[in-house]
Amino acid sequence: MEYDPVEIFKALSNPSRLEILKFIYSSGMSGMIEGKCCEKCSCMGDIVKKFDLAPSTISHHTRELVRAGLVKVERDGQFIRLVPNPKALEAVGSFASDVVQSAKNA
Amino acid sequence: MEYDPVEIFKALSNPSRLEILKFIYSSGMSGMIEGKCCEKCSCMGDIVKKFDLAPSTISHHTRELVRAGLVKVERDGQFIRLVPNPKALEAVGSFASDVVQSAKNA
DNA sequence: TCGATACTTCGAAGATTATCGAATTATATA
DNA sequence: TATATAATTCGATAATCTTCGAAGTATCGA
Repeated sequence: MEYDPVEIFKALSNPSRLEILKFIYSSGMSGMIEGKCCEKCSCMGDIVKKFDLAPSTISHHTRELVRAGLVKVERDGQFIRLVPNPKALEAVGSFASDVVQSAKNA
Repeated sequence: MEYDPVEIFKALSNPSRLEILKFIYSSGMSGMIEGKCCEKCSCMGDIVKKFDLAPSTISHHTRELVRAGLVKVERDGQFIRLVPNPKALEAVGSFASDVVQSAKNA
């Protein structure tokens, strides 16, 4: 899969969305802590609890993160778990260093 | 100077602005090629020529890039030269790898 | 099967952004 | 000094984004 820098940057350009992303990543690569969902993991409900935003707003923001490839979704019964996808952030790093290199090589 | 990730991502989140940034970087660390301005460098006029956008629009976009710290400005007579500031892009790389690490350490 | 919980979709309101052209400011040169 | 060139500021308009609440869909457990 290829990652579109503009889409990734767009997803990261909103403060709430960036905090949501950090929260999802801080729960670890499985998106879970202690095997529980909606108590201590990065399911929708956890994010709603953590941030002062309506569920529909959280849903919208997470969709943007998914669209950009920054996180993946896994259904776990009633719950939707958000899982980090580090490849997209690694692509950001590569993009940044490529641009810097283009300046140094010129 | 500290770089605000949100401001940087905002600046990078518009396709025109991202292309302008790449153009500025591709002109090298001095923002110049062959010592000429407004022929083969990254002065305002060069950017206006390169992209199909009004001068006022280019001016707006470059201001955003400057505000985010991604480029610096140098006056050269009549010309305003845009010069890469790699530190901001390096900050982007660090940010990305910190977030990834937070997932791997959790 | 029914009710509760988790999440999404839809439609709308308000804020922000992208873009332009016109007017303005800064600098260079005749 | 007057004119030309380079760039910015301003005001307007159209598009996009953020957010919400209400209504809808999916899944679980009784």
